[in-house]
Amino acid sequence: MFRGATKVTLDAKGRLAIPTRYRERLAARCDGQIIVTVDKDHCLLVYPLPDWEELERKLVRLPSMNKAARRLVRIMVGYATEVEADASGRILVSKELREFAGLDKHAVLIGQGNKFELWDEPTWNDKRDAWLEIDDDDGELPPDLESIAF
Amino acid sequence: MFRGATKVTLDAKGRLAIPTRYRERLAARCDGQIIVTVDKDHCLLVYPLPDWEELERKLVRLPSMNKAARRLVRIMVGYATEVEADASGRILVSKELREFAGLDKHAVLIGQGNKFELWDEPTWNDKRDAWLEIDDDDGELPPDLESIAF
DNA sequence: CCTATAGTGTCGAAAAGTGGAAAAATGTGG
DNA sequence: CCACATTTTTCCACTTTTCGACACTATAGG
Repeated sequence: MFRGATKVTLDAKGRLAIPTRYRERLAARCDGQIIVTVDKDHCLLVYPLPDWEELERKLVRLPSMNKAARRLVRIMVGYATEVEADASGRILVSKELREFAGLDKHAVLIGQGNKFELWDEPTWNDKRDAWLEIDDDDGELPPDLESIAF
Repeated sequence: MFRGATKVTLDAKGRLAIPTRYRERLAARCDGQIIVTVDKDHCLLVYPLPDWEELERKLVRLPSMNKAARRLVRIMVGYATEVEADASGRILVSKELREFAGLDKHAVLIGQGNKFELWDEPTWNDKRDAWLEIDDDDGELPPDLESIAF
């Protein structure tokens, strides 16, 4: 399980140093083989290769007649880029992916279980504050969520 | 599995350099023999020859009394063009195909499993953003999709 | 305060992309 | 049917980018 938020910087070439505390786990899980793709919310998703492949298998099995499913697969597989960590533990985030997520220098890497989310830092701060403002009592929460005690 | 998005440029003659990371896989699969055809969404589809032939066999077996099937076959087979990569890994996209997809200089090559999609870059950006804007909570999601955890 | 380790940037070699020129092929008109 | 013009294709050379290695800086821990 990957957890926690880390501020990271992208250098001029778009290279991102994976925080040290994740490296050993990542190496054990995927030997530095990583997939970076995009998310609907305009951030990037960083998967160990085996976890991505499992997700990809599910995605391509979705009914191809369904438009929502087709759109999702087209974009997620379409942007999924295989990268490998270099000798000093950095991965190269391609220009296409950086543009999609509006990444320049300052970014935030958010642990999310089997993957990471990578956000442009100002964008993340704004979205996070907006989400915290929303009063969920007005909306419809799934019953499973209501029953959880924090 | 072909994945990932790459910006590519077409030169004045309509030649397209296949990104290097795909070349080896492509050479192994089809020895540089490639079929380019058109898609309903006004992009081009790039298939390794064996994969195209498999699809073509399925297409021509479709019931010829069915109008939708006839239309599809007529267009897809009608535009299917065999091309071969030159010494520096470039394929020539014919004027007819470029016109169909509105391609000029800047294009995007999107990996989609056994094939690629080739889009005019501004068109791709617009369509992609439009697809992402759609809030799928309103629509009809297949049950399979709802159960997938990203 | 010093040392070790993570993080960041720079440099050079190699490869990939791009454009142009020459050669071949095709088409057209006399 | 031949000569010329135009298009197409192949080949080569130059430019740009990318990748890998290394070195320096900053930071944290002892």
